Amino acid sequence: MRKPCCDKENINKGAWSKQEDQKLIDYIRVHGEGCWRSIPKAAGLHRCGKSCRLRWLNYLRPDIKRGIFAEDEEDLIIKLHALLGNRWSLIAGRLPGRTDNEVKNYWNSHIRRKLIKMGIDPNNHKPHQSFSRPHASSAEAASTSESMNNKVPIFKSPLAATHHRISFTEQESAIISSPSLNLDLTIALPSSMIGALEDKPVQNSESTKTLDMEIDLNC
DNA sequence: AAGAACAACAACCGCCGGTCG
DNA sequence: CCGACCGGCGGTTGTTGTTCT
Repeated sequence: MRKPCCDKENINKGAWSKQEDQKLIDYIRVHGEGCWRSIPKAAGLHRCGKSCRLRWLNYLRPDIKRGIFAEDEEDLIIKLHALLGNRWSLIAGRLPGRTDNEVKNYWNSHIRRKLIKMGIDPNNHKPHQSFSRPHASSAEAASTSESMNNKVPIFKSPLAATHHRISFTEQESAIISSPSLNLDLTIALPSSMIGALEDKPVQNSESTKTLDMEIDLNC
């Protein structure tokens, strides 16, 4: 049985006050982003460490860009979402100064609605009048971003986010190769590791008609 | 003017993977 | 090797502000 991440009894919840923000900012300015679990106590905050982390990363960090999304940012989010699915942190990584939470909220409150109005399914970026891939079953075509998500490996750790060969369907490749979209998604890796990885190529059994592409997620 | 409905955003929750003892 | 801890992520909920009736 896992211990709760913090003592719920002595924890403040809800919106952060100015004083709390200031305490957190002051502490991190002096000590840096250290162990989030210990920060609340050290900073004199009655908050969960996770809450501190979220507050800092999403709102207090000095390099955060607030305000409305530019048209090109919105465009990029749509294209990245078509490519990556709900990988908000990856998408946010391509938008300087934007956080995953902000991108996620913007998607859910603005873009999603907009696409629906345009008659596009926000989950798979296809027109609502479903059309199936020539080689895909109707059930597969009807599936949502889940099927798309399953094709793209998640790179949660630096080691995992190394050199991967990722396969895309022709349709996804068409999105990527669109002239208006330059994702520059190549993953760099020390040459010493490439050999090791190539011994264990990532298997893709999903589709027989896929194109291998190298993706670079370095910003 | 008041209440309802909707939209936008902030924050929480639970799960997962990586790391360390 | 295993279990606990920790950070990170995505889904979801709660709150506040705005628009509509």
